[in-house]
Amino acid sequence: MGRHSCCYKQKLRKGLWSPEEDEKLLNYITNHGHGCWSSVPKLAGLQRCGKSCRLRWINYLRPDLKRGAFSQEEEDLIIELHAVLGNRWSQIAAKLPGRTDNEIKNLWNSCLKKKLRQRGIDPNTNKPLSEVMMTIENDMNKKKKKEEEKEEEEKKPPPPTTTTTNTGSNNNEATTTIERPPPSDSAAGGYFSFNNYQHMMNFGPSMVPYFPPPPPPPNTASSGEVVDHNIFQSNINNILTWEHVEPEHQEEVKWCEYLNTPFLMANNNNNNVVQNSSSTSCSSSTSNSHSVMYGGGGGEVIKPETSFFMRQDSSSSSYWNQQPHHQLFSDMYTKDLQRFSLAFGQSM
DNA sequence: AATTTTCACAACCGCATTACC
DNA sequence: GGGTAATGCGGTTGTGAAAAT
Repeated sequence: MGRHSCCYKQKLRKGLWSPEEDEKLLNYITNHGHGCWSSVPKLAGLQRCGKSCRLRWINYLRPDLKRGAFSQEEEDLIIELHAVLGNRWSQIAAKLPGRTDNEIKNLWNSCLKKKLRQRGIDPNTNKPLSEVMMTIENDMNKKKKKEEEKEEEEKKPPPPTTTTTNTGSNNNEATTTIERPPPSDSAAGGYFSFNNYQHMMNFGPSMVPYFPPPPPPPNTASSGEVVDHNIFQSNINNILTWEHVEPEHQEEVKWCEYLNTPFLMANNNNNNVVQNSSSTSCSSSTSNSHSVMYGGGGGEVIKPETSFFMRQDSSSSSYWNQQPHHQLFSDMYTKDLQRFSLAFGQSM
């Protein structure tokens, strides 16, 4: 148990391996074998931890590695094996001589998942996407029914309102109360209650089955400031986040990945940045280049004038671009609805 | 041409398991 | 049997090149 002891040592190099380092490691292992990995870096004259040396050898320097692109036969075999073994990459790699588990995992996350989806197959279950969606809907309906029964038993009146209080710096802002409309299965009244879309937007099935109407183009003053505060307020307040999703629902919420639209809120004031783990998996292993977040300052209520849109810049990945919320919110929202329509054939 | 976005893949991290004392 | 080191594994992140805008 515990971590590798060498990991605690200071001044060890990290990051990409230089050709010189590769040569040292290759020479050492060729001449002496690796033996105990924790002693390899010292004996080979490397400022690396043993774990890093092992990984470099296994994934890159080993002489029996096959180089180049995967053949169609290899891809087909991986898909077949994955259907049986799941994410047991090392076991899959054992069936493909010269290929590493890391290589196969990367191929799966960057290419094969996408290919399967294009063929209408869910890469996680290997079932047709339509079938999986039916299952999710059924589960959600069951859950919803169960909760309704429970609620009735407890004779607990459903919460008719959501009250949010602005505790932020803008003390002129009054307490805002938003009336929540009753659940509906139609889009009547401008409210979308389609269950799956709740998932797309990081709602769980037990969340209030309500979705606010898409915002109209922001009314902007000549200064460019959003003046239609209330519309934004109601929309923003009713988007819940990953942290609100109960653990048993999180798997379902991963349907986000099919639309590649993590759509999250963050409250800057609490430093409570929410990141959807599914968003990273959906963008394969390619960092968080697709991640978008909404952030805001000013306390409990995220106000348009103090909110900002953040998009991680994948090329430098160390900072977030921040742009005024109102410039992008409406556009993003509309795009999500369009993607949803395409995915589910629902007219929005 | 410059900038941004996407993509592939190398490498790291943390946890689980195994080996050893 | 318990503690610790070593190893293995899978998920995640970082990096740089290519493609798109």
